[in-house]
Amino acid sequence: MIRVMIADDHQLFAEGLSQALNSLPDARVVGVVSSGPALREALTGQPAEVAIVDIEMPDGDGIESIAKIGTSCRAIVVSMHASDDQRERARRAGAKGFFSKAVPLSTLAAAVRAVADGQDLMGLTDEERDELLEKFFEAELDPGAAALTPREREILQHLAAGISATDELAERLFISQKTVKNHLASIFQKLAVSDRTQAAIEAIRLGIARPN
Amino acid sequence: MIRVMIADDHQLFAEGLSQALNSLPDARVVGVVSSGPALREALTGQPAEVAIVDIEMPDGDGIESIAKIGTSCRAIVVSMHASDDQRERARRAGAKGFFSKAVPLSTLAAAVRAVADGQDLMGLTDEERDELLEKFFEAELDPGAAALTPREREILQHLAAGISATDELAERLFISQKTVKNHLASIFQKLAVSDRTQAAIEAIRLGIARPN
DNA sequence: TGACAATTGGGTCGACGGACCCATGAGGAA
DNA sequence: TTCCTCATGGGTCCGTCGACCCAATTGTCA
Repeated sequence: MIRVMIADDHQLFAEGLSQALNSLPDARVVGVVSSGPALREALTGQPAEVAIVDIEMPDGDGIESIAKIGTSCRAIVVSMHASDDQRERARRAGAKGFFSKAVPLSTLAAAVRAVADGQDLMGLTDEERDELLEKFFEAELDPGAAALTPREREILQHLAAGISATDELAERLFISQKTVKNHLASIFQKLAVSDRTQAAIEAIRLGIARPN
Repeated sequence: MIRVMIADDHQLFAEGLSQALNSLPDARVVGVVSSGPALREALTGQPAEVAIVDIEMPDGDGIESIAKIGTSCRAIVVSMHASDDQRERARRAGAKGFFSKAVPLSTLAAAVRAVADGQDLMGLTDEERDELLEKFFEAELDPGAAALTPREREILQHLAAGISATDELAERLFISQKTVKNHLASIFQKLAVSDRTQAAIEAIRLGIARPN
């Protein structure tokens, strides 16, 4: 699990990004602050592997604080109006990544994973960076979840969508009720749960299925 | 359920906001687009009660498109650098709300509910607006969910946390297994579900409980 | 006071869920 | 070819779950 701290004075952005990152199965936002100094303070009380920092903040902008948080937490800088000048300043401050807020969430998620893995995205061209990020687009699932077969995932998705009865599951999947029970038994073992309720919750938590 | 369309060229912001609004029990983001023209086009194929529009977009900014989407969908304008000039332009275009991206999510959520309810937030002072929004801070829950008793909510929270067996629930709540089953039966009826798996999913969807 | 909701608990009963055993055919890997 | 996984399915069995009936206590509100 990658612990992420967000520093951005635009609360709407910060809270939205927090929700989005929390929906990833392998990341958890442990703090949201709205200034550089607050970021440093928050990191003393709550360790995090990655900090996502807005470069444009009042009250001492993000860049200064990045240089001060040291090596315990790696920083990814995001900017509304990304410029070469900003990128250079972020690089000198020790940031490991630099992104415009116009990038898709999946790119930032991949960057978070890459940076948490120890990669430095700053010295790369855009092409090199995107190539490197490709390896990080998929979340590393729990050992149990990773072992799920496609059919088992499918059943979990139906389960998390509210199709909980054996006969209904069998109907939608065009298989016998017995096969549904066999798949479920296998799922229970792999996810280390004991019934469909817990399996559905785990599926949602792991990002295999969405509640809606 | 309030259907919301988001128009913002900053994908990171749009996707984050989408996630955040979807986590509300009474709103559903039905589309995310990145330009004014795309917003108009999306609304023809997918109706929505509220559109959240960034005023600063390339390719014809948000204001122009607001005037053209008509009365079927009410617009709330959000801006990175909110100015009086922008506010005035938004008002003239027919927007029902205007917010800086620095406001907390709860404020925007309240604004979405207020605007969906037919309120116009543009002609108000900040004080009048905040007073009006207070009435909309809490989501209007489904009729069934609203009728849940505190004890029933408590059971749902345990259920969504993975405590699914009757004996375990009874143990944690210090009541007999029979009482647990009675409460569950009542919950099933109120939420219109037929077993604990569906109840747990509904609880998560309605925001009564969190999966973690 | 009287009515109602919430919480607690009882009993019964049929149906369903989950644990255990098993087999077969398809497909990929060594 | 042999081995393994995946998906399919069978059967049995016990425990649990959910539906139905019910009652006592407490507290609130008209």
